[in-house]
Amino acid sequence: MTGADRAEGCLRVAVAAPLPGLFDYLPPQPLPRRPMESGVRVLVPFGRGRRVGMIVGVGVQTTLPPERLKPIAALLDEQPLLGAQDLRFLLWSAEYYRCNPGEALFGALPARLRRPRPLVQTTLPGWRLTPDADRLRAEALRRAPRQAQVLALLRGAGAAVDTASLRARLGDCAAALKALQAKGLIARCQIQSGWDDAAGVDALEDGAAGVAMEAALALNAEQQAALSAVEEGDGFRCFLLDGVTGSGKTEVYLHLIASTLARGGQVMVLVPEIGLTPQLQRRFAERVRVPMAVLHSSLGEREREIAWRRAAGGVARLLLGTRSAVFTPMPDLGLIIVDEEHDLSFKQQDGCRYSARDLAVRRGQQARCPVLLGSATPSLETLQNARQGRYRHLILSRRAGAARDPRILVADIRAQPLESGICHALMQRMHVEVEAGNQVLLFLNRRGFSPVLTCHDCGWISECPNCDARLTLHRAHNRLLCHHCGLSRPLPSHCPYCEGPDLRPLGQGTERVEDALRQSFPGIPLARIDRDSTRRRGELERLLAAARRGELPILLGTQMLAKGHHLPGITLVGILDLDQGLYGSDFRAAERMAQLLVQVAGRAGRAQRPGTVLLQTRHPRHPLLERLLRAGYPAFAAAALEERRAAALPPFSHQALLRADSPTERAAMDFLGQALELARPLAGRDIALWGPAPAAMERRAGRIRAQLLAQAPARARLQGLLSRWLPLVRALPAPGDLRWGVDVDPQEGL
DNA sequence: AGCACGCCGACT
DNA sequence: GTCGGCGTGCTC
Repeated sequence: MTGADRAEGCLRVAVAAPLPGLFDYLPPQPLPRRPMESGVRVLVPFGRGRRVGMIVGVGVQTTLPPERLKPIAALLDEQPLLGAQDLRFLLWSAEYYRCNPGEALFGALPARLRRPRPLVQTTLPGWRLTPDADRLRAEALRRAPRQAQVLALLRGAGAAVDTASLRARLGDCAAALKALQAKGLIARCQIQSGWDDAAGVDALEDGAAGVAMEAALALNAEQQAALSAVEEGDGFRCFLLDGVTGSGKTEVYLHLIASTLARGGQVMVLVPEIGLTPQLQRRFAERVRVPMAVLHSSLGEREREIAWRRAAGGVARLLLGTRSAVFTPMPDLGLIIVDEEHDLSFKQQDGCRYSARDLAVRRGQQARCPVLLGSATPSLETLQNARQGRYRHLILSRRAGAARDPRILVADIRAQPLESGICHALMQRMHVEVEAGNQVLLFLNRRGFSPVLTCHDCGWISECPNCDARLTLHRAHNRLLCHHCGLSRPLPSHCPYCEGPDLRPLGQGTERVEDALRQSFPGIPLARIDRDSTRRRGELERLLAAARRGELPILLGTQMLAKGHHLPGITLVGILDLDQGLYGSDFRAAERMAQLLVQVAGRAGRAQRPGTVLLQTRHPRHPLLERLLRAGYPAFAAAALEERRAAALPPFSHQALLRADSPTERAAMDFLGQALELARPLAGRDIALWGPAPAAMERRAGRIRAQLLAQAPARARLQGLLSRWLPLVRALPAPGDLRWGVDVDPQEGL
């Protein structure tokens, strides 16, 4: 190789490491026969060792002196894993959310491909018959029964059979295979193992086999109008499908999915949580018979890679996934749906803190396809986009079928005795409904037995030594647990402070309410649905299925129960405690509370039976609560938006949070103090800087957390500040145990 | 993230 | 006199 061979320029590589910037390399030596392409993984010398990287630029001009350039050690892929569009999208995301390009890029790949491994083997070694075998006389193998068996099996299969299957059916037949091969009757071959065939609906179809395809339901006028609005457009357009619970949003999705698939497009559907996937997956599989792929966090690495590649290769036409699925390459993307768009789970809360909902909109823009954001309780951000005409607002105001809106009753629990957190009125109604054979759902957003344990003698309370939080009593394990750092300690028998024996659980968690309900409703089947009771895989699905079959008259649960599950038999919803939401410090607390209340209330009366919601509160006159109950979510949201406008809060401004944590308060505050000084001269009059201030839970997992907020009137101003400011922050001296990061468009801790 | 280089206390 | 602590800075 001479220098002239390198004249084509350098290769720009993103490395799989949390490092800022991209790195330039010389082409590998010797030059590979195939031209090098972006999207191909490479192995590169890095520091002392080697790392996986991905080519993001070919023939680039480097600013580095030649002596520092090293050649790429090896190409890892035959074909690019990511196309030009995908790279553009991923690098744009990294820039917008201020994370490192390599981190963003490899974060989008299935974990297996972040390591220098080849793609999973998609073919299996096997055997096929040769033409000679057809001409073989019947009695030729009379004295070789094993060989005859093998030959018969291959003939019966009518196709090649992989070696593992042969062994499974005939036992060890290696000698027979060898003999047959020597006679020229069979030959080795490679067999497609099925990831790229049309058998995509896989596991689901086992149970559903033979079931006739579910017929498309007739749409009502509003649904039809929504459908036409999306279908008549061409190219990118963002829609807010704003439909009350039970108004048939999913039916609109299904029609749109079917028409997109019919036009040859791929469809991406994003959902907030795994809990929602099996139900939706089944519904999709019953309606559209196309290869489908599902991506969520509890998939194995191999499964994940196969699902990802089926979507990326254009084999799977419908992709259903949680937030990270927004990065999956889809060559024919023709529609993106984000269901429950208001849900916080779409925002990644560590590492690269992206919002999958916002990225979905960007992705649709790049792919020139419609994006549909669906919710019964749209986020104020999305509503404001709709008001400004940036998104088209499609409203489904009527509950489909005979379902009627639930009646909401408020129980003032200030002056009445509660029976394990349940007031008398609610208890009575529960008895009435259960005796009538109806279902009741109780909502309490607090798992465990009681949120705190106290000593009656000295007033000691169970606090976490690592966090600014109380230890929750979990009776099931007889332990005190910290829900924030995971600390777990045995339940003390005496007060650790005064040795007093009288320790009392204070307040209600789901476990305690469950105990109380079992006493009040002896013999009545009851399910508690929270993270503790559904830890086992498939348990949530099992409980929900039993609930749908009407086998569980009483359901008790946390947040998990609030989301999208269709439970037609429920006639009474009891909300035990929502008051934490009314006085949260976060400016979005009220919005979250309203969304939760409406979502939970939406569980009542979805079928023919009318539903009742009973809300227990100590603040029945709270203005936000009153407005929400009197005028509904749209009016609540309109008023909340006006408040945001007056206070210049998002969506009327844009925020970025610089977070830092360290074992000492001093280090975190000092670092942010210096960062603030760097920002001051860069921020014009229009950018406000707040802090540094302690975070909402200042001490967590033994670290002190603080933050600095930048707020700008426009996205571009904020991005402009970040691109000049963050390089300076990166250069600040900081102790090794200090961690810091940026959160663009933060959703929590404000 | 690793992993070096580089300046100050307890050991052969 | 050396071994080693982890503070700071670089990796094409």
